[in-house]
Amino acid sequence: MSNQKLYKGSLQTIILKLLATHHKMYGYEITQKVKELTKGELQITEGALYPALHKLEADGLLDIEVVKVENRLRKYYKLTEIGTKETTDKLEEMQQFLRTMQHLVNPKFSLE
Amino acid sequence: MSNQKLYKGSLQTIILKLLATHHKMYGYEITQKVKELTKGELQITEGALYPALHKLEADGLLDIEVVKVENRLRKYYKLTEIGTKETTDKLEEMQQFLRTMQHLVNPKFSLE
DNA sequence: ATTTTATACCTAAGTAATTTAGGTATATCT
DNA sequence: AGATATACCTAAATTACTTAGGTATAAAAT
Repeated sequence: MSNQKLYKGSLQTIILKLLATHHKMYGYEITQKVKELTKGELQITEGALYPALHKLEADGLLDIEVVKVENRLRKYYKLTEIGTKETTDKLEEMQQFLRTMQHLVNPKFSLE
Repeated sequence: MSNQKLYKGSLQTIILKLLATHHKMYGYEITQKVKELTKGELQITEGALYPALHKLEADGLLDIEVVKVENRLRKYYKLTEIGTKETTDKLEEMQQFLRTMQHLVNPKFSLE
């Protein structure tokens, strides 16, 4: 993962997209799901994830639900109404970013 | 440009790609070329660009050539041999990153 | 004629998303 | 008994950037 720094700035969007697709997830589950979906290419660190989740909750994009499972706590997060709208916006921004970057670095494209 | 922060981490790669395609460019030219190629979507700030160029030069990826044009200085940068190799690597990393992100956020893809 | 815009370089303080490096605790596997 | 997996957390350090300046020449606009 030498390109880990390219993911800087995309963590929020990734979390929101996952919650848009899965309805509710807890932190550890998110780290595992991302690792699985990216075949290990992207490993979200917990030091990044938990503060990000807390910020999204503080900003009113996520709701929390604490559940005790097998004597361990799980904090389930799900999108609020505002969070759902924000997710749409952030995904559109991400798509725009990906298009632009693809255009800039595509080796088939000469850039004159 | 509300998605400006997504570009964090990609500036070096953009510079290297431009220099791979244009042989030699000066700083101001790079800012204008990026603005033009992205139709204003990405505006590289000079506060980011010049330190980045200096770092790439210090790391041996770029060579410099100072030219006086119309009574103004221009510092032309071009890839060194090492820089050319690094560009190949960084472009491959970028492509991998773009594939992974596309896979993660593509609305056609359900992520189960 | 003077102010603004464009060209061309630069630096330094502040910001923010991360990494790194810890910490706590339970359950399971070796 | 010790390591690994599950599950949460925080705080200091890092780092790439933004913001906000600075210098100087040339051209365009008022």
